[in-house]
Amino acid sequence: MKNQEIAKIFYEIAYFLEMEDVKFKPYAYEKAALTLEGLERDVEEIYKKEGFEGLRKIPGIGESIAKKIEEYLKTGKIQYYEEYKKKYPINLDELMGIEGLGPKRMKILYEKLGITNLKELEEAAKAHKIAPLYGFGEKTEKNILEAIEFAKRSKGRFLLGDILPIVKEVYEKLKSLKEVERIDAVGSIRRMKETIGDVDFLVISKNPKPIMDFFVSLPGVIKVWGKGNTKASVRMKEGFDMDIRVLPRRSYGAALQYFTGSKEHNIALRKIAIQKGLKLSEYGLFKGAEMIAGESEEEIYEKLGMDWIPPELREDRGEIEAALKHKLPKIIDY
DNA sequence: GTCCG
DNA sequence: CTGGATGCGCG
DNA sequence: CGGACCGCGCATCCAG
Repeated sequence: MKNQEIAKIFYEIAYFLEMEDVKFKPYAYEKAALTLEGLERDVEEIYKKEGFEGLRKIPGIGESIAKKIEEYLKTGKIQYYEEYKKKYPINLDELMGIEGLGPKRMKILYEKLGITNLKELEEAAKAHKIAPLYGFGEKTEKNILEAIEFAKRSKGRFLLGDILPIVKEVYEKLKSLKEVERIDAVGSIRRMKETIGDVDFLVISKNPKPIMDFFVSLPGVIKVWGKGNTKASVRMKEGFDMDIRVLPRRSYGAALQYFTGSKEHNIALRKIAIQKGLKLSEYGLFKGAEMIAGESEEEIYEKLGMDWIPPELREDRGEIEAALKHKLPKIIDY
Protein backbone atom coordinates (compact mmCIF):
# COMPACT_ATOMS: atom_id res chain seq x y z
CA MET A 1 0.00 0.00 0.00
CA LYS A 2 1.67 3.19 -1.18
CA ASN A 3 -0.94 5.64 0.05
CA GLN A 4 1.10 6.77 3.04
CA GLU A 5 4.31 7.26 1.06
CA ILE A 6 2.53 9.42 -1.46
CA ALA A 7 0.70 11.35 1.25
CA LYS A 8 4.01 12.15 2.89
CA ILE A 9 5.41 13.47 -0.36
CA PHE A 10 2.38 15.70 -0.79
CA TYR A 11 2.77 17.07 2.72
CA GLU A 12 6.36 17.95 1.89
CA ILE A 13 5.40 19.55 -1.41
CA ALA A 14 2.89 21.64 0.54
CA TYR A 15 5.68 22.71 2.87
CA PHE A 16 7.96 23.68 -0.01
CA LEU A 17 5.18 25.67 -1.61
CA GLU A 18 4.57 27.47 1.65
CA MET A 19 8.23 28.33 1.85
CA GLU A 20 7.81 30.12 -1.45
CA ASP A 21 4.61 31.74 -0.29
CA VAL A 22 2.58 30.19 -3.06
CA LYS A 23 -1.09 30.82 -2.40
CA PHE A 24 -3.63 28.02 -1.97
CA LYS A 25 -1.66 25.22 -3.55
CA PRO A 26 -0.30 24.10 -0.21
CA TYR A 27 -3.85 23.74 0.98
CA ALA A 28 -4.68 21.63 -2.06
CA TYR A 29 -1.70 19.32 -1.53
CA GLU A 30 -2.42 18.95 2.16
CA LYS A 31 -5.99 18.06 1.44
CA ALA A 32 -4.94 15.49 -1.12
CA ALA A 33 -2.44 14.05 1.36
CA LEU A 34 -5.06 13.86 4.07
CA THR A 35 -7.53 12.11 1.78
CA LEU A 36 -4.90 9.62 0.75
CA GLU A 37 -4.01 8.85 4.35
CA GLY A 38 -7.58 8.12 5.23
CA LEU A 39 -8.41 6.25 2.05
CA GLU A 40 -9.58 2.68 2.58
CA ARG A 41 -8.49 1.50 -0.82
CA ASP A 42 -4.98 1.21 -2.13
CA VAL A 43 -4.38 3.87 -4.81
CA GLU A 44 -2.24 1.43 -6.72
CA GLU A 45 -5.14 -0.96 -6.94
CA ILE A 46 -7.47 1.86 -7.98
CA TYR A 47 -5.05 2.83 -10.70
CA LYS A 48 -4.69 -0.73 -11.94
CA LYS A 49 -8.41 -1.30 -12.10
CA GLU A 50 -9.75 2.08 -13.12
CA GLY A 51 -6.73 3.87 -14.49
CA PHE A 52 -6.19 7.60 -14.42
CA GLU A 53 -9.92 8.31 -14.26
CA GLY A 54 -10.14 6.24 -11.11
CA LEU A 55 -7.57 8.47 -9.44
CA ARG A 56 -9.37 11.58 -10.60
CA LYS A 57 -12.53 10.45 -8.88
CA ILE A 58 -10.90 10.63 -5.46
CA PRO A 59 -12.04 13.82 -3.77
CA GLY A 60 -9.40 16.54 -3.71
CA ILE A 61 -7.45 14.92 -6.50
CA GLY A 62 -7.66 16.58 -9.87
CA GLU A 63 -5.80 16.53 -13.13
CA SER A 64 -2.44 17.62 -11.84
CA ILE A 65 -2.21 15.64 -8.64
CA ALA A 66 -3.57 12.53 -10.33
CA LYS A 67 -0.72 12.83 -12.81
CA LYS A 68 1.76 12.96 -10.00
CA ILE A 69 0.30 9.88 -8.37
CA GLU A 70 0.47 8.10 -11.69
CA GLU A 71 4.08 9.17 -12.10
CA TYR A 72 4.94 7.84 -8.67
CA LEU A 73 3.27 4.51 -9.30
CA LYS A 74 5.06 4.13 -12.62
CA THR A 75 8.53 5.42 -11.77
CA GLY A 76 8.71 5.56 -7.98
CA LYS A 77 9.41 9.27 -8.16
CA ILE A 78 7.73 12.59 -8.65
CA GLN A 79 9.87 15.01 -10.64
CA TYR A 80 8.15 18.10 -9.26
CA TYR A 81 9.01 16.95 -5.76
CA GLU A 82 12.56 15.92 -6.64
CA GLU A 83 13.22 19.40 -7.93
CA TYR A 84 12.07 20.98 -4.72
CA LYS A 85 14.25 18.59 -2.73
CA LYS A 86 17.20 19.64 -4.84
CA LYS A 87 16.40 23.30 -4.41
CA TYR A 88 15.99 22.96 -0.66
CA PRO A 89 18.08 20.00 0.56
CA ILE A 90 16.50 20.12 3.97
CA ASN A 91 15.76 17.30 6.36
CA LEU A 92 12.07 17.92 6.67
CA ASP A 93 11.49 14.84 8.82
CA GLU A 94 13.52 16.50 11.53
CA LEU A 95 12.68 20.12 10.96
CA MET A 96 8.99 20.09 10.14
CA GLY A 97 8.14 19.04 13.66
CA ILE A 98 9.93 21.84 15.50
CA GLU A 99 7.34 24.01 17.19
CA GLY A 100 7.55 27.65 16.35
CA LEU A 101 9.49 26.98 13.20
CA GLY A 102 7.37 27.08 10.09
CA PRO A 103 8.11 27.20 6.37
CA LYS A 104 8.79 30.92 6.18
CA ARG A 105 11.38 30.98 8.91
CA MET A 106 12.81 27.69 7.72
CA LYS A 107 13.49 29.29 4.37
CA ILE A 108 15.31 32.21 5.96
CA LEU A 109 17.40 29.87 8.11
CA TYR A 110 18.36 27.84 5.08
CA GLU A 111 19.22 30.79 2.90
CA LYS A 112 21.04 32.88 5.47
CA LEU A 113 22.70 30.20 7.56
CA GLY A 114 22.52 27.10 5.40
CA ILE A 115 20.66 25.14 8.03
CA THR A 116 19.43 21.79 6.74
CA ASN A 117 18.98 19.60 9.80
CA LEU A 118 18.35 19.56 13.51
CA LYS A 119 22.00 19.46 14.51
CA GLU A 120 22.85 22.54 12.46
CA LEU A 121 19.83 24.32 13.82
CA GLU A 122 20.87 23.62 17.38
CA GLU A 123 24.45 24.74 16.77
CA ALA A 124 23.33 27.96 15.15
CA ALA A 125 20.96 28.73 18.00
CA LYS A 126 23.61 28.04 20.62
CA ALA A 127 26.08 30.25 18.78
CA HIS A 128 23.44 33.05 18.77
CA LYS A 129 23.42 33.30 15.03
CA ILE A 130 19.66 33.20 14.79
CA ALA A 131 18.52 36.13 16.91
CA PRO A 132 20.02 38.86 14.67
CA LEU A 133 18.22 37.62 11.55
CA TYR A 134 15.35 39.65 10.15
CA GLY A 135 12.09 38.36 11.57
CA PHE A 136 13.78 36.58 14.46
CA GLY A 137 14.86 37.78 17.87
CA GLU A 138 16.24 36.74 21.22
CA LYS A 139 13.01 35.20 22.30
CA THR A 140 12.54 33.23 19.12
CA GLU A 141 16.04 31.85 19.36
CA LYS A 142 15.42 30.67 22.90
CA ASN A 143 12.12 29.13 21.93
CA ILE A 144 13.76 27.23 19.11
CA LEU A 145 16.30 25.73 21.51
CA GLU A 146 13.55 24.64 23.87
CA ALA A 147 11.56 23.18 21.01
CA ILE A 148 14.58 21.16 19.93
CA GLU A 149 14.91 19.71 23.40
CA PHE A 150 11.26 18.86 23.40
CA ALA A 151 11.43 17.20 19.99
CA LYS A 152 14.45 15.16 20.99
CA ARG A 153 13.00 13.93 24.23
CA SER A 154 9.55 12.96 23.36
CA LYS A 155 8.70 13.43 19.73
CA GLY A 156 5.84 15.46 21.12
CA ARG A 157 3.25 12.73 21.59
CA PHE A 158 2.42 10.64 24.60
CA LEU A 159 0.55 7.42 25.11
CA LEU A 160 -2.91 7.89 26.51
CA GLY A 161 -2.31 5.10 28.99
CA ASP A 162 0.79 6.80 30.34
CA ILE A 163 -0.72 10.16 31.05
CA LEU A 164 -4.32 9.31 31.83
CA PRO A 165 -3.63 8.56 35.51
CA ILE A 166 -1.84 11.87 35.93
CA VAL A 167 -4.61 13.74 34.18
CA LYS A 168 -7.27 12.08 36.31
CA GLU A 169 -5.51 13.14 39.44
CA VAL A 170 -5.23 16.73 38.29
CA TYR A 171 -8.84 16.68 37.17
CA GLU A 172 -10.04 15.54 40.60
CA LYS A 173 -7.97 18.14 42.37
CA LEU A 174 -9.29 20.95 40.19
CA LYS A 175 -12.82 19.68 40.50
CA SER A 176 -12.66 19.85 44.26
CA LEU A 177 -11.88 23.56 44.21
CA LYS A 178 -14.88 25.57 45.33
CA GLU A 179 -14.36 28.10 42.54
CA VAL A 180 -14.77 25.43 39.86
CA GLU A 181 -18.38 25.14 38.73
CA ARG A 182 -17.65 22.69 35.96
CA ILE A 183 -14.56 21.12 34.47
CA ASP A 184 -13.88 18.93 31.44
CA ALA A 185 -10.77 17.47 29.89
CA VAL A 186 -11.02 18.02 26.15
CA GLY A 187 -8.80 17.57 23.09
CA SER A 188 -7.54 14.17 22.02
CA ILE A 189 -8.04 12.86 25.55
CA ARG A 190 -11.75 13.35 25.23
CA ARG A 191 -11.65 11.70 21.83
CA MET A 192 -9.83 8.76 23.43
CA LYS A 193 -6.99 8.79 20.95
CA GLU A 194 -4.10 6.43 21.58
CA THR A 195 -1.59 9.25 21.56
CA ILE A 196 -2.01 12.66 23.09
CA GLY A 197 -0.19 15.84 22.14
CA ASP A 198 -1.22 17.91 25.11
CA VAL A 199 -3.97 18.13 27.68
CA ASP A 200 -6.66 20.80 27.75
CA PHE A 201 -8.98 21.57 30.63
CA LEU A 202 -12.04 23.76 30.26
CA VAL A 203 -13.59 25.33 33.32
CA ILE A 204 -16.60 27.41 34.19
CA SER A 205 -15.92 29.79 37.01
CA LYS A 206 -16.70 33.29 38.16
CA ASN A 207 -13.46 33.54 40.05
CA PRO A 208 -10.60 32.18 37.96
CA LYS A 209 -7.64 33.68 39.78
CA PRO A 210 -7.31 31.09 42.58
CA ILE A 211 -7.79 28.31 40.03
CA MET A 212 -4.95 29.60 37.92
CA ASP A 213 -2.70 29.98 40.94
CA PHE A 214 -3.49 26.44 41.98
CA PHE A 215 -3.00 25.08 38.47
CA VAL A 216 0.47 26.49 37.93
CA SER A 217 1.64 25.28 41.33
CA LEU A 218 0.43 21.71 40.95
CA PRO A 219 3.02 19.09 41.85
CA GLY A 220 4.77 17.93 38.70
CA VAL A 221 4.73 21.32 37.02
CA ILE A 222 8.25 22.12 35.84
CA LYS A 223 7.59 25.18 33.73
CA VAL A 224 4.91 27.79 33.48
CA TRP A 225 4.51 28.94 29.89
CA GLY A 226 2.00 31.59 30.77
CA LYS A 227 -0.67 32.52 33.28
CA GLY A 228 -3.51 34.96 32.84
CA ASN A 229 -7.09 35.20 34.03
CA THR A 230 -8.61 33.04 31.32
CA LYS A 231 -5.75 30.83 30.27
CA ALA A 232 -2.70 29.19 31.77
CA SER A 233 -0.24 26.76 30.31
CA VAL A 234 2.35 24.50 31.95
CA ARG A 235 4.82 21.75 31.16
CA MET A 236 4.70 18.66 33.37
CA LYS A 237 7.75 16.74 34.52
CA GLU A 238 6.71 13.84 32.32
CA GLY A 239 7.23 16.16 29.36
CA PHE A 240 3.74 16.96 28.17
CA ASP A 241 1.97 20.31 28.34
CA MET A 242 -1.32 21.12 30.05
CA ASP A 243 -3.55 24.10 29.36
CA ILE A 244 -6.48 25.41 31.31
CA ARG A 245 -9.08 27.85 30.06
CA VAL A 246 -11.83 29.53 32.00
CA LEU A 247 -14.97 30.33 30.09
CA PRO A 248 -18.37 31.92 30.57
CA ARG A 249 -21.26 29.51 30.76
CA ARG A 250 -22.99 30.83 27.65
CA SER A 251 -20.22 29.74 25.32
CA TYR A 252 -19.05 26.68 27.19
CA GLY A 253 -20.65 24.24 24.77
CA ALA A 254 -19.08 25.94 21.78
CA ALA A 255 -15.70 25.80 23.48
CA LEU A 256 -16.19 22.13 24.39
CA GLN A 257 -16.98 21.41 20.79
CA TYR A 258 -14.10 23.43 19.46
CA PHE A 259 -11.41 22.22 21.81
CA THR A 260 -12.46 18.61 21.49
CA GLY A 261 -11.79 18.68 17.76
CA SER A 262 -10.57 17.06 15.70
CA LYS A 263 -9.38 19.87 13.52
CA GLU A 264 -10.82 18.14 10.46
CA HIS A 265 -14.14 17.67 12.19
CA ASN A 266 -14.23 21.35 13.15
CA ILE A 267 -13.49 22.51 9.64
CA ALA A 268 -16.24 20.32 8.27
CA LEU A 269 -18.68 21.69 10.84
CA ARG A 270 -17.80 25.25 10.02
CA LYS A 271 -18.41 24.59 6.37
CA ILE A 272 -21.85 23.29 7.16
CA ALA A 273 -22.50 26.38 9.26
CA ILE A 274 -21.48 28.56 6.32
CA GLN A 275 -23.84 26.69 4.02
CA LYS A 276 -26.64 27.51 6.41
CA GLY A 277 -25.66 31.16 6.50
CA LEU A 278 -24.28 30.77 10.02
CA LYS A 279 -20.88 31.13 11.60
CA LEU A 280 -19.40 28.68 14.07
CA SER A 281 -16.53 29.60 16.33
CA GLU A 282 -15.28 28.61 19.73
CA TYR A 283 -17.57 31.30 21.13
CA GLY A 284 -20.81 30.08 19.69
CA LEU A 285 -22.98 29.56 16.67
CA PHE A 286 -23.97 32.89 15.17
CA LYS A 287 -26.57 34.19 12.80
CA GLY A 288 -25.18 37.59 12.00
CA ALA A 289 -24.39 39.15 15.34
CA GLU A 290 -26.90 37.01 17.18
CA MET A 291 -25.73 33.94 19.05
CA ILE A 292 -28.19 31.14 18.41
CA ALA A 293 -26.35 28.38 20.28
CA GLY A 294 -23.34 28.04 22.51
CA GLU A 295 -24.11 26.83 26.00
CA SER A 296 -24.22 23.17 25.09
CA GLU A 297 -22.74 20.98 22.39
CA GLU A 298 -26.10 19.36 21.78
CA GLU A 299 -27.77 22.59 20.69
CA ILE A 300 -24.92 23.42 18.35
CA TYR A 301 -25.15 20.10 16.56
CA GLU A 302 -28.92 20.34 16.57
CA LYS A 303 -28.96 23.80 14.99
CA LEU A 304 -26.61 22.51 12.34
CA GLY A 305 -29.21 19.88 11.56
CA MET A 306 -27.44 16.86 12.94
CA ASP A 307 -27.32 14.50 15.85
CA TRP A 308 -24.84 15.03 18.63
CA ILE A 309 -21.67 13.19 17.68
CA PRO A 310 -19.70 11.27 20.31
CA PRO A 311 -16.16 12.66 20.67
CA GLU A 312 -14.57 9.36 19.65
CA LEU A 313 -16.07 9.69 16.19
CA ARG A 314 -15.11 13.29 15.50
CA GLU A 315 -12.54 12.81 12.79
CA ASP A 316 -14.40 13.85 9.62
CA ARG A 317 -14.39 10.28 8.44
CA GLY A 318 -18.04 10.07 7.56
CA GLU A 319 -19.57 10.76 10.98
CA ILE A 320 -20.88 14.14 9.84
CA GLU A 321 -22.77 12.76 6.88
CA ALA A 322 -24.20 10.09 9.15
CA ALA A 323 -25.25 12.63 11.77
CA LEU A 324 -26.95 14.77 9.14
CA LYS A 325 -28.99 11.75 8.08
CA HIS A 326 -29.53 10.80 11.71
CA LYS A 327 -27.81 7.51 11.08
CA LEU A 328 -24.95 7.54 13.52
CA PRO A 329 -23.75 4.15 14.61
CA LYS A 330 -24.20 3.42 18.29
CA ILE A 331 -20.94 3.23 20.13
CA ILE A 332 -20.60 0.03 22.03
CA ASP A 333 -20.03 0.80 25.65
CA TYR A 334 -17.66 -1.56 27.33
C1' DG B 1 -4.43 22.91 -7.37
C1' DT B 2 -9.28 21.64 -6.82
C1' DC B 3 -13.99 22.46 -6.31
C1' DC B 4 -18.27 24.72 -6.96
C1' DG B 5 -21.65 27.61 -9.05
C1' DC C 1 5.67 53.09 23.29
C1' DT C 2 2.17 51.74 20.07
C1' DG C 3 -0.21 49.69 16.17
C1' DG C 4 0.07 46.70 12.49
C1' DA C 5 1.97 42.89 9.89
C1' DT C 6 3.64 38.40 9.96
C1' DG C 7 4.37 33.71 11.24
C1' DC C 8 2.75 30.08 13.64
C1' DG C 9 -0.27 27.06 16.03
C1' DC C 10 -4.90 25.57 17.91
C1' DG C 11 -9.10 22.83 17.30
C1' DC D 1 -15.06 30.46 -16.69
C1' DG D 2 -13.97 33.03 -12.12
C1' DG D 3 -13.69 33.06 -7.25
C1' DA D 4 -13.17 30.63 -2.73
C1' DC D 5 -10.43 27.86 -0.22
C1' DC D 6 -11.96 27.68 8.36
C1' DG D 7 -11.45 31.12 11.55
C1' DC D 8 -9.10 32.81 15.30
C1' DG D 9 -5.51 34.25 19.09
C1' DC D 10 -1.06 34.96 20.37
C1' DA D 11 3.76 36.08 20.35
C1' DT D 12 7.02 38.41 18.11
C1' DC D 13 9.09 41.66 15.38
C1' DC D 14 9.31 45.93 13.05
C1' DA D 15 8.13 50.66 11.59
C1' DG D 16 6.51 54.86 12.97
